[in-house]
Amino acid sequence: MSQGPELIITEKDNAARRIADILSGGSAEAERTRGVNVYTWGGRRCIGLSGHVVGVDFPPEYDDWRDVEPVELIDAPIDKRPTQENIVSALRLLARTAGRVVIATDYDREGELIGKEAYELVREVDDDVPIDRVRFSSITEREVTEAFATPDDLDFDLAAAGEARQIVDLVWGAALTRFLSLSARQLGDDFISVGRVQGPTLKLIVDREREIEAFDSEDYWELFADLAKGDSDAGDDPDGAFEAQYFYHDDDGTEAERVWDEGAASGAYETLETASTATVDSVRRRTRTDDPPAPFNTTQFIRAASSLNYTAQRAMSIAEDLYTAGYITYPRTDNTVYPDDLDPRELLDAFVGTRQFGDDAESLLDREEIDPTEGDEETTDHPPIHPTGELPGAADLDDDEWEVYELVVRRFFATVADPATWEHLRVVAAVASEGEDLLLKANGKRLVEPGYHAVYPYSSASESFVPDVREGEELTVTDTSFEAKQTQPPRRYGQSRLIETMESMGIGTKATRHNVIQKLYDRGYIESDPPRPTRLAHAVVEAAEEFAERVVSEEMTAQLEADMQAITRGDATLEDVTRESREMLEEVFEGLMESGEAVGDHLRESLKADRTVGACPECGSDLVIRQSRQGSYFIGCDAYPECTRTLPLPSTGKPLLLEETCNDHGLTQVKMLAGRKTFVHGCPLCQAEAADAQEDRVIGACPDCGTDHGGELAIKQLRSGSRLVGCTRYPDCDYSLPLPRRGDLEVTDGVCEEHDLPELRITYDDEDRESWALGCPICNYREYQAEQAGGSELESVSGIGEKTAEKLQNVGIDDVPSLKEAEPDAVADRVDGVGPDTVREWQAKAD
DNA sequence: GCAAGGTC
Repeated sequence: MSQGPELIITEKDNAARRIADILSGGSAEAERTRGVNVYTWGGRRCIGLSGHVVGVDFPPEYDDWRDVEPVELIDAPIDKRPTQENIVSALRLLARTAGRVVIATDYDREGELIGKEAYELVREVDDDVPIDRVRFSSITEREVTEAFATPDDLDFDLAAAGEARQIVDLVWGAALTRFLSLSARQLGDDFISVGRVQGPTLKLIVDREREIEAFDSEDYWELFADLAKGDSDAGDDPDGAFEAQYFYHDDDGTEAERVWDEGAASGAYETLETASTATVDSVRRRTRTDDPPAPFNTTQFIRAASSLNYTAQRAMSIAEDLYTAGYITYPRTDNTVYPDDLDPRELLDAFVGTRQFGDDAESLLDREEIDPTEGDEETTDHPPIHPTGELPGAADLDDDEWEVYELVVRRFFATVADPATWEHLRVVAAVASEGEDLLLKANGKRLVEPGYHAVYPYSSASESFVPDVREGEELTVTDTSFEAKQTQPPRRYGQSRLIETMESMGIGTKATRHNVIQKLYDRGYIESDPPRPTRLAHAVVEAAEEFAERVVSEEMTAQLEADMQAITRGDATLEDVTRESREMLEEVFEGLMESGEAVGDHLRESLKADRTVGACPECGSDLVIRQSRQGSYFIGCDAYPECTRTLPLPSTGKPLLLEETCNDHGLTQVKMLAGRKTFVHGCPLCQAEAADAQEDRVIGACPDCGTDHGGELAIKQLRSGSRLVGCTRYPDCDYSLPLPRRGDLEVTDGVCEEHDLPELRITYDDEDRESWALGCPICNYREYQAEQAGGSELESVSGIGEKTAEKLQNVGIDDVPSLKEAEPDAVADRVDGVGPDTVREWQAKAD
């Protein structure tokens, strides 16, 4: 019987720290073993893994894609290998001296598997140390103490269910991915992948695009009238004016607003236009309650953050940081029911007295009863996302982090707030006509009790005004309008809508869905935001639909889920499930191998179509986007070397082909993706022709070589679309200054005394945009560089992000010295959302 | 270098 210390293993470091803290009563100390935190106290040690620390893969002899037929992967052996060497070796080291081991990974299927992986690593070094499993729904004193008092055994069936998933996913994913990549001869970084989750996700996007492409729009008309109360001059009482819409009852008696026949529409409009009054036909008032939202799970959090313009990736990355810093709970959760041990009053109390949340917290605490909302999903691994009650100082977070933190806090507030009450008012008025009366309707709504809207400003609480009227009342028609419209195709999925749909289809998990979307971007399957599928994506989905329908269908996940449950219950084994799945894949390959060539051709054609800009003006072949050996992009003729026609592209960014084409040349418009510097380059041939037509405008002597070689500075328009002031002796002299890409450049009479160059001015064709003085190009460039440095200087103070730096600059604080000299109260008065304490914190940090 | 699932 071993006497060594007890070793507790958790899924992540954060959980290890908190559990050690609870079990040790705060006395645990962190030590480092092989670079991994180990929390130690009394006779116990606690180590956190990093999720899976071992992974499944084929043996190395299967690594070369060309040497192995993809079909051989179906029955290839599968190994488990450490993927996190340092954690694995720390675990082995600690296990050698342990007298007892307790697995305390997350309470879900994947957690059970991670626990079993730890179990096997321990068993490698000690085959008889007792190993227990503890399960708890949240890391709180009560739950954790109770779980450790009543230890259980690992559930090997549950873990096997997870292993079956690993094997099925690897075999299908790897075999099909290699097959498609080989058939299209795409073996580098641009391989062509498919899998159980990315497949159906991609099909979702492609199917929507097919609907859009097949959509035929229809014409229809809508009629509106402005109505006003009162017998007096209606125009004197704008408060009483409201808009009403014409409607009718169609054949089956349902209400309709769209008029599909132009003749009928203009007939009705003639009557409406000539009418001076309408009589109130009916008034209906209803009171509706608007319940506060459920607590945040990952998907709903991403959705709310996306309405604040965060991408799914960005929102999760910020949430991760807030979690690691201790301000919010674990951000990857399906749970929408707060655990019993969350005391809303206690959590609200934590916000009392704070500048941003104090008043709202107090007003929520003021009520007799606090009853949090609940969603439909209740799980055992993590609570819904909520603030921990540990508050960040204003300087601890940058602007984006603060905005997301506030969202999480206010969502918690909303879930414990009261419902809102709306009053809906529907008015129907009739305009007399020779035939049947014309009907007009207006729907008003008024927020009577703001309820949760008072603390949660993210969901719409906009009102629409319709005045109090009574039946039979005469209203004045003050204006009418007749609008020709067209039915619109369905909209593309946005990222958060895609994630919601994946969730409802049961594909992916809370921790992976946003990564799957990123993967589709990385593979060249989707572009832009909202994502639009490439031709390659269409081809991959088409190939899968024909030969491997399962891998683009949600059915595969549903079946796997059922199989995993059978394994968990003990009704099936891992071997049963994986054997059956392999057999199915064998069948898929029978069809696929016969048509491999055709599939490959189609994929290659689509890849080319994604890069094709249009017809070569020289020879009529395709102009395609290519990459030079240095990595820069250009457009070249596909008939190269017979045709050597090329067109340059801007040096910044990655080209994206837009849907619009150039009216003059029929070439596709190009957009350059470069993060915040993204811009539309337009038609590459127009750009090149414009540059050829524009002569260089000499403005003075070159400061580098003017004296020695007589070089001159000229304004140049490059064929790649950029504009600069550069030396006429280029390439012998490469002196150059950047100029803005947009606007017309005017050389003024003003002269810079320092550099003896004319001052420049930028004007725009667009009348709404004001022209501005760029000045001497050398001075301008110098200022630009100083500005870059200045901006980043304020941002070097922790807690000041780009937006805050901008606000501070607006009140004259443009560098660190001026920030330090500033009077905190004065700054707080003038800068929105900043308090004097915050300014003092910045000043302290700036020292 | 393939998947999907953990975590960072």
